[in-house]
Amino acid sequence: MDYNRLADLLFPAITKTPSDYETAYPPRDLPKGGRVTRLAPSPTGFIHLGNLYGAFVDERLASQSDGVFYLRIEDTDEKRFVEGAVDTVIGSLDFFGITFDEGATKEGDVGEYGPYFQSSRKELYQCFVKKLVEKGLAYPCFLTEEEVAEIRETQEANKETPGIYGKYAPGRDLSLEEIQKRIKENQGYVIRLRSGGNPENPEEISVEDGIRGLLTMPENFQDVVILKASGMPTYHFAHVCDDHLMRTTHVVRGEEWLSSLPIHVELFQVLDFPLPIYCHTAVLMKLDENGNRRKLSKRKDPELSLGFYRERGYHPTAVREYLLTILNSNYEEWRMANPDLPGEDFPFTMEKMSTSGALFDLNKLNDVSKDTLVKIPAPQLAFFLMEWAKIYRPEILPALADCGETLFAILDLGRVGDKPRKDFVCASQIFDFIGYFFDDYFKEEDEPPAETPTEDVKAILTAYLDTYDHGDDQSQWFDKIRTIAQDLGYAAKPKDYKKNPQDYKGHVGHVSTVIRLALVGRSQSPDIWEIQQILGEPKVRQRITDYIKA
RNA sequence: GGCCCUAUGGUCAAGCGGUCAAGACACCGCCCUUUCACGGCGGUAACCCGAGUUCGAUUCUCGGUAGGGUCACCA
Repeated sequence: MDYNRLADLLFPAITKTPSDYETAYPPRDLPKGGRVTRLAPSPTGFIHLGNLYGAFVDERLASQSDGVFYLRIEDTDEKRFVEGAVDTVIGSLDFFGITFDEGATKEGDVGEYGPYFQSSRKELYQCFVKKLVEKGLAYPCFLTEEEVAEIRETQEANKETPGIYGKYAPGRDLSLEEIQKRIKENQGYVIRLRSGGNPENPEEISVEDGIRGLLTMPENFQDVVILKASGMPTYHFAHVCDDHLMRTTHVVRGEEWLSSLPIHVELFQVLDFPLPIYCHTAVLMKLDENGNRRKLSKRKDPELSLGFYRERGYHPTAVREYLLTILNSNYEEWRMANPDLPGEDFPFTMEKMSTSGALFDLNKLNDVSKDTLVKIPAPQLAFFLMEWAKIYRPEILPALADCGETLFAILDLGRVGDKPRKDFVCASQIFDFIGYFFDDYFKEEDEPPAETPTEDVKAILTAYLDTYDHGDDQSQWFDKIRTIAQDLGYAAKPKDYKKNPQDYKGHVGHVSTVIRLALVGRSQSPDIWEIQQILGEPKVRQRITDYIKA
């Protein structure tokens, strides 16, 4: 077989050679140790928490080493294209603080190693396929879908490994004439790799994974498709060409790719490209109804979608912090030692990455989020809240805007000092939490305590209203409440009540709970006196009066 | 089913031949306290099973078991 003639027959239009591309995309000029990573999503535009997780690793690796992190769009499957996807991808990543140094953007390609859309690289892939054909390492295969299915059935019946390989690869033995004839008849075909692997007794190959250490698996022996009938490459082939020519040093991807690693290893080999360092991350898991772990699925698990966090109003920094804690086991320790340093200062290492799938833990995210939000100054938090409301709760925007700067005071209630409250988790919850400051959202949620019957409730509030002086300082104010409590038969100090419960109806805590209820509608809140200062005297009197009536 | 990955408390996890097996979240109790929150103190709770190597295995090897992934002209 004259492979050169076959190559020309198959790719008459390809005139460039691999070395042309090698010259066009020379090794990058980077500081020593500079890492080149990439995110390579398909253009469905759907970016989920798992993608974000991986993108963090990419971004950290590149940015910590003064390397390059770029975005490549894997759009070799025409069916997967979604309009505006690139925008969406960049936008959602940007929201969480992930930016690219290079690659696809809404305005087009930025960088010297493009194009960054695989659909624009067709000729390049074909050039390398042609090279393989010339070397007898790839061949056209005319098998129809049905024929492939038949082969598979036979193999399954014989309990053999399914696939096109060895004796099950009729395309391997086609003569040039036969191929010419079929092409003339317009028979569709794909190009397959002529694998050098031994189907009978595959050799072991070993790859050093950046996260998992030494990986051992059987070599590939499948004649995988490298060029589809459309002339587009498959993922496997595009990955190998692109990551080589774009000079990627670290390929970070989910562990679901582990099983196709042997294919990629062989492809790198036959193409004569050096192998990048593969870093296979663990998949994010979730507990299902039966208590089993399972991969988070985008259909069933809303928390996988990045939109979930944005809708609820989780702060991007909080999500970053959470991701960092599950990404590197020593992050929490570092964070405790360095509470005020930006997360970027943390020395991220692949070695500290977990190899087993972490269960997504909303509890933990909430906790991390509380710690994160408590460090954000009120003006910034207010801005964040407004920005969130603009998109997800526009109806509350006027109320928020009316506050002006008192919103800062509201947000800082009990949040200042060395033992700040950590009430805030996410924007939606913040608004619920502070809702009582807004008449339209003030609602009575809790009932008075059992210690205070209705007539006492009225008595307490009437007395409160009578003695109320907005100018009282905190201790004057509370002394008055003590007096009211005592007058009505409640203990002035909870301890007295605990010692002799039979002597009292309850204690001052129960009395102040009634006041709290009238003011904020809930039995739990930050300091009432401070709340009153923000509410202002008219509103305080109004709410107490209303409660007495009701 | 083949191949591969994984296996320490409910969850995330330190550990890398000898530890009373860290820590964080959650949970429970106590303290602080006018409620809650914050904070402090304390508590419940774990090395999947079986061989082997070894004076000694959570740690190394093998075999099970369990969970996960993957077996496309999708990525």
